[in-house]
Amino acid sequence: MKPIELPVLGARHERSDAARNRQKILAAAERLFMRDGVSCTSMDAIATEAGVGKGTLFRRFGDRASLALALLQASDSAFQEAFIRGPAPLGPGAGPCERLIAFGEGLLGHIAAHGEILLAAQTASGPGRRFDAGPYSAYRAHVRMLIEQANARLDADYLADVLLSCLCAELVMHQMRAQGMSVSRLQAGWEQLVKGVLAC
Amino acid sequence: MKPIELPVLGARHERSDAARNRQKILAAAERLFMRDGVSCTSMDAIATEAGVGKGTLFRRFGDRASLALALLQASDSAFQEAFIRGPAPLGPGAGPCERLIAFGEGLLGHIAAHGEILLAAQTASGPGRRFDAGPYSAYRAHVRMLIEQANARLDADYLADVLLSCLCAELVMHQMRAQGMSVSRLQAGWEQLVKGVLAC
DNA sequence: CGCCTAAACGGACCTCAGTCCGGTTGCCTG
DNA sequence: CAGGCAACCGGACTGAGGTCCGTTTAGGCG
Repeated sequence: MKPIELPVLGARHERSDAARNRQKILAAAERLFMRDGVSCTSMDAIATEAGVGKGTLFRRFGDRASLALALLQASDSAFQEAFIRGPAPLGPGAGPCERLIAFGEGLLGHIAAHGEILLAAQTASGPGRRFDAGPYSAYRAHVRMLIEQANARLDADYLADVLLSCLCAELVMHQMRAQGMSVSRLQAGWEQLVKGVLAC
Repeated sequence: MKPIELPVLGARHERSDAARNRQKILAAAERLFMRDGVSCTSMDAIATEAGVGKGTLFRRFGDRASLALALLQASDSAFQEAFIRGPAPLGPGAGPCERLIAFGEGLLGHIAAHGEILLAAQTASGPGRRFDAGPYSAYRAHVRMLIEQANARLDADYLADVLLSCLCAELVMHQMRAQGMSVSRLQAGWEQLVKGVLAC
């Protein structure tokens, strides 16, 4: 994969043709993901559909996972905004235990809504890539903080990764598809899990 | 991937050339994994090292993940034997909570010992493959049983997957390598986690 | 011992993610 | 408007996982 240097906002201007192509690519990807399913859509197909060369596609997005992530950027930013500055119980104002439960319920809903694309985003190329890229570190910091607030004697660093691993797309999709668990059941399970772990 | 029809024991005889080649392949894979690292070893290289055609390799093992799994079969069977019929606290004789703690500690040790290969084994090709193949279902059944024994009011089906997701190779490798957590810290965290969830 | 067939063999081939690099173009400066 | 250059474009190329299918062989049987 390339050294990557995504559209840092400070970087002068994004050239107009580049911006146009980025939009074309995102639109094409969304269209094909809808039409054929995420896992059946190749990067070649997206490039062709967008009327763009393959090199251009990879220049703008680095790899398949990052493209998927870019498609979810809007809804993901909204979610982050909600749990950082939004109303309780997700945002500040509620107790940490309550917030953590709401966080998981929100994330489960997010996965239920955008499962296929999230799967592509989290199915990293190299092992461990999924922990470096995307919104993972923001989620992790948030969960870590809530754990610490709830019970300072816990190993928050450990538990943050552990609790998030119960909310990863691959697992949740498997629980929903293969095991037939409903979103509400997963949410109820998450609530019990959090209460047990935080002892609240 | 092929329809797959692995060495069912009932299948008459395994032809001698097939058995010989299987051994050659396993030996070659182990050698190259040791020498160059798992992630830097291609299937082509293994076939060449084994003095065997690529088709033969894939005929015997289906895919990369299954080959990795086959390499770990011995130590994995030993582990399964230990938690099913071995001495307490891993095997029967101890209480479910204690056994579950011991199970996680054992699995964490297993991962620490064979991390790279387990990573290849669990990094499925298709999404969710890791839940279908390998020892996952045996682990799952065991964990599910212990949860149920410990506290019948819990959603054992949900929690089995959830607890196992904290012991998957990708996560644990990340915690050890990127976050610098020691095995004993992970084991201590696991113990706290289990106690919290099972309320024991 | 020779035949026959199911099973195994092996390498050419396919697809697809990701890279490279020679040619092109937007945009800033004078 | 002209020139220069950094950024961008695109498609040929690489490497790896996985498949196909014509050829070979083990080993049971007469």
